[in-house]
Order: sequence, then C-alpha cells, then structure tokens
Amino acid sequence: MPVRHAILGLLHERPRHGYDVRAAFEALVGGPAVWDLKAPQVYTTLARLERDGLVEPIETQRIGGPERVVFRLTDAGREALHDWFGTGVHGHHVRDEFFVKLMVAVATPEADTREVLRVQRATLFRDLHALTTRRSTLDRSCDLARAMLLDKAIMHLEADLRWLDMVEARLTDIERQPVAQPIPRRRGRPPKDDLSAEAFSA
Amino acid sequence: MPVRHAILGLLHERPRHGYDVRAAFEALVGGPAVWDLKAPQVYTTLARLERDGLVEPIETQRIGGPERVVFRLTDAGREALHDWFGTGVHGHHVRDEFFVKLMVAVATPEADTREVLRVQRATLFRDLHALTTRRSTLDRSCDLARAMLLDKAIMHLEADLRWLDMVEARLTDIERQPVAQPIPRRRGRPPKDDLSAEAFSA
DNA sequence: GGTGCCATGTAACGCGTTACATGATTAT
DNA sequence: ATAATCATGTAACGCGTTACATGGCACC
Repeated sequence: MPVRHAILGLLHERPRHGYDVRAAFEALVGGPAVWDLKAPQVYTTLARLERDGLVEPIETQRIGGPERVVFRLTDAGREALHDWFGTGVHGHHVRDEFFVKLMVAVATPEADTREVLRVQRATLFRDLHALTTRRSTLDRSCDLARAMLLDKAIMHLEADLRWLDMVEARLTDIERQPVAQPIPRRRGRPPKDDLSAEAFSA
Repeated sequence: MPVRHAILGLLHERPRHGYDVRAAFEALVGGPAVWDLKAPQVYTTLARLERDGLVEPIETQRIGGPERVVFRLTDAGREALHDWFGTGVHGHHVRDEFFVKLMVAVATPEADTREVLRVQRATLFRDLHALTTRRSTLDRSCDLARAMLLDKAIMHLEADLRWLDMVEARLTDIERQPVAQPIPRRRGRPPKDDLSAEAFSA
C-alpha cells in the first residue's frame, strides 16, 4: 500500500504526469538503487486512483514523445492523504519466510536444520556487511533519507541475527524432544476422517 | 513465496489433500490466530504446483462432502524443496511503508511530521504491548513455534522503536534545513554510473 | 538510416485477499 | 425442516513484476 499513498503525496505537492511521479518517488526514497519503482506500477496505480476519484487528469502535454497525461489531487485524494498521515503502520511480524522455512525444516527429518540456520546466518551476515559498507560511504554525504533507511535495515538485520542465536540455543536445549501438538481448527463437525496434522513427524 | 515451498514440505511428509495441507500448515506455524492461511490460496497454489510439475494427484477420496484430490511430491518437487532449504532469505527491509510515509511527510509542508512520528510510535507501542502479553501467557506452555515467532516480532518492534528515536533526534538536529535534492534518472547517454547494489531489493 | 533510449502504455503472471457458489453433513 | 458449517472450488480484485508494443528523438 505504500506506493498508492506516496503518489497522492507527490501529486499534492504539484500536478504531475507518470514519469514525473516516478522520478519524484525515487528522489524521495533515495534513488533507483534503493527502490526501483517500476513504470507499469505507476501507470496502473494512477489509473486506479483516477477510477477511485482521488486523482483527476487536468491536461495532456505532448512535448517530444508520447502524450503525457497530467494528474492532480481531488478533494477526496487530499482527504485520503490526510487519513494516511493520521494512522500508524503496524508491524507485520508474522508473514516471515524464514520462520516458515525453519518450521518446515524442523518437521522434515531429511532436512538439516542446523545447516538451514547456518546458511541463513551467512546470508544475513553478507547482507549486513554490504549495508554497513554502503552506510559508511554515505556518512559524509548529506543524504538523510538513504542514511535513515540503511540504519533501519541494519537494525533489523541485527535483530534477525540475534534471533537466530536464540533459535539455535533453543534447538540445542531440546534437541530431540517432542515439539508441538496439533492445534484443532475448532469448528463445527469434523467429518470424522481426521487424519489431520500431527504437526511434526517425531 | 513462503507458502508455495511450505506446501512442498508438507507434501513431502506425506500426500495430502487441500484441507489437510491447510490444517498442517496452521499446526506448523502455531494456529489460525498466528497465520490464517486462506483456503483459496491453498487450492490455487496446489494448482500452480501441479502445472509446474512439482506435485501430482494420486487419488480422489469422497468421504463426506466434495471430492478430495490427494497430491504428492514429484521428484522435481523434492528437488525444489531441497533447493529452498539450501538458499538463504534476504532481509527485505526496504519496501517499508512507514519510511515512505515519513519521506512524504517531510516533503509535504502541510503534514505534521512530528505528529506522524508520534502516531507511529503509539501504534508500535500498542503492538509491542499486545505481543509481550501474549508472549508471557505462552511461556509456560511448550509451544516452541509460537514463542519463537513472538520473540522475532518483539525484537523487530523494539528495533523499529529505537529507529524512531533515532529519526526524531535527527529531525531535531536539522530542523528546517533543506532535506533532499532530486536525483536525476540518468537520461540520454547512460554515464555508466552503475552504483548497483545487491543486498537491496530484487 | 540504423541503433538505442526515452516515455507511454498493455498483457500476463504470481501471490494474496474477499466474495461467492456448491453439495453434503450435522445441530436444533 | 431449517440453519449452520465444512470442504471444495471460482471469480474478481489489489499490488507488484516481467515482457512486450509503440512512437519519437538523439547519436553515430
């Protein structure tokens, strides 16, 4: 959902056409290396915004190449932008790919869980190194946005690495204990066929 | 991409039909409260996996209700699962909704950046409180998966809150300085500037 | 005049969600 | 009998991505 609202913000500043929106977005977040907003997403999002009445075309320029449709915010668009500023963003804690991978690995006897952990740690360390390197080259420049974004990414990577340490410690603790019992989807009548889910295959 | 591969893992354990996959998945991650995998996603994903040759139907049961198609892994499916275990998951950190909101707010004179920060902090604190509460009720039970997932979520929320403190400090430092200059999308002849970065995005 | 690139799109796909259809079983 | 609900889907949408089409312009 970020792009949609970001475009509202950029159009609030001034009316823009697609390419302008894209350039402004990337300038905002720190350039295409940080967030390469794809052109099709700009145009389709603008089309949806227009359909929803948050944005309206005001003119079409033809300077060199194809026609450029310039959009501006409507009142409804300004309201949506204001609402966006007024609501917080929740952490999305749960949809975590590596957590799922870890759970599947634990449940799969043929999988080497320690190896999965090792590979993940190595991946995150490489990411962390790349980020800290870029961060240090940035320090002298006055690019606030990129520095803050890198800081955030670095802090999250560090959290992930600490979490991996915790996970490994716990796995060592309970090396071959039973780990989970099935959680019944409590609903009405199960069709008594119940071969459902004993989560981990001892 | 987690669900696709998780389903491969569950079918590796034993052949299953759609409902069975869903129940097993939720048992794995800690119940529908943690990750409510939607039924349509299960069936469409199974269909894609079958189309891609990673999974194949072996029988159809009709016990009570509708027909149930039971799938099992193919060799290609086992290979895909193995590859999944062998590759690390990069931090995605960059597609961050709040970061975008903050950048837009800074660039929008009418927006109250401090208020945006305050609302965000309040939201994250509420999330953190909810999670720590759930975490403490879980402690005595032996539910490893949920505890680890909550730990991860809590650590990331703490990182976000520390980051917010940092951001606020920086904003105070440079209260009304100019914040961003546009970054020209290299047009015309590409100056081969190539500051390409892995570690970020895809 | 090619070659390539800009700027505008369209089309199709993946993943995820919600809304809805269907038939069978179970509870009241 | 009626209502609920389970298990199987389909359809449509949002968001994001890649591949491709189009037409002008810039350079060699």
